[in-house]
Amino acid sequence: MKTKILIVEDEPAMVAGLRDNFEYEGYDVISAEDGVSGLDKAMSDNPDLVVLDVMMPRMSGLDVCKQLKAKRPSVPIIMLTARGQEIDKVVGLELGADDYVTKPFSIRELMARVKAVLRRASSPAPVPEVYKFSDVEVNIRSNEVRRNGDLVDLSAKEFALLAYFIAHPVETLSRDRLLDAVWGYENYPTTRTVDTHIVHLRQKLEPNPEEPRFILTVHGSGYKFVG
Amino acid sequence: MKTKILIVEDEPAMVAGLRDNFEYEGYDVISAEDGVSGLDKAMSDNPDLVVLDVMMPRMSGLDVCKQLKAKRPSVPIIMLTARGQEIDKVVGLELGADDYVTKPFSIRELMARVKAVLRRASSPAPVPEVYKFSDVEVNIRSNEVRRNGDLVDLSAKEFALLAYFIAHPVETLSRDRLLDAVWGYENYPTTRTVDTHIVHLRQKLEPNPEEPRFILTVHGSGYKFVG
DNA sequence: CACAACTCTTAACAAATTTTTACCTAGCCT
DNA sequence: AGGCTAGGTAAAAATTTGTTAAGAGTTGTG
Repeated sequence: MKTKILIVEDEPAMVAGLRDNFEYEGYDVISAEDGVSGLDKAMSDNPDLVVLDVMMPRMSGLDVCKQLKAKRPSVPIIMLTARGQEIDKVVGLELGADDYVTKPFSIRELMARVKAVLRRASSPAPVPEVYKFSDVEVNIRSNEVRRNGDLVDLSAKEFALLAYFIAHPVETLSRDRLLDAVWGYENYPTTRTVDTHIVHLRQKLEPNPEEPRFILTVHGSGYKFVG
Repeated sequence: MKTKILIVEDEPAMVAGLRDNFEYEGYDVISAEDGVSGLDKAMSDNPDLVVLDVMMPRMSGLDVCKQLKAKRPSVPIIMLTARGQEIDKVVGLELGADDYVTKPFSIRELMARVKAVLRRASSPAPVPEVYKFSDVEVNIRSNEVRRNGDLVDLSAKEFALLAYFIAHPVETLSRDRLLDAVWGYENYPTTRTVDTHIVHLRQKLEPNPEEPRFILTVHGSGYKFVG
């Protein structure tokens, strides 16, 4: 699932530049040209993060920020401000913006801040730190998997796949859904790729890979994890 | 017993804002308007945590932090700094602050950090003054690293990187996260820059740099320190 | 002010590892 | 039995990391 960024900015050239860069980094981008429609889109299109210019027609970015935070407190906001603008007071506490960048800024800096804010926003791990089944122990934080205490070497994709299974136990997960969740939309390999990774996981984690007890096949539908 | 927060900050509006938010979250709040009285109250009123502005009349927050840590090492401190202020990105290492937030900040971020620090403080996992692994001895305060007693010459970035690893053992740290923490946002180099520094650290600290035992790579994810 | 020493960053190429595809076999379902 | 679907393996393709070196920028010194 791609991360969706809303850019609220009245200068078309700036929007275009930002759009290019964000899309290049693999984000979905939507945009609005003034405060009012920006607020609308923020409410209706559920962006994962909003980049908000302070100076805009119709409604100032500051007001947009305030109103948006009141209605959708969990959506992170990064403000674009001109140098010397009264950032200090307004941006921080009262408005609830998560970060800001002063114009002119480097794309890299903005990108870094976006990534950091997103990381912070999503950091509280929904799954318990350490998950156990059978003789296997999965530590999400350290990317470690142990079997009888011995480290098992999983690749990044294998680990991500396993983590997704753990987060969605019992449910039957289609290959397409796994591709969406673990691989993302950008590079969409064959559904058979999923199978290969399943095989690897079984070989590394199942007591008897030929007769899986944890990662089960649901013929014609997909796979299912039972921990 | 409510958790007691001491806010040391000279700007009344900021104090008021913080007070509201902390009280709303169920904390007891006391405050001081300058460094000297802040230090006094920290000593006399036994707060569970101190939020400390760097820029203040009479005594800088940095000095307050240093003195307070010398006298009450166990009281957690979170610093409020302005952007660009010369704060060692690695969480006020020299001063012993537990975390810091750059102004302007979102109240959510500060609150998250307060909670995190309190959680850490209650569970015994302090980073000791001198950290040892293998034949290596790292002195956080004096920025010194010794190997078998011999001084190892680390550059500033190398040391900061190492310190961050030590502060986050076992956890897998992505290159982006390391860049945020050690480099900061303003000048954001390539992720490959991280790799180069890792190489240097390994060459200087690992018994056998080709087969790292302490700074491990997690292919596809980042690096991980196991001390 | 020039020079040397040093640090940080980037680039380039090689090496290692992972990911994907391809293909063949075995199993499931009607 | 026949047509799909999944398991298993290997090899190709792609990505990621290690390593080295060179250039830019800094600092310290004569």
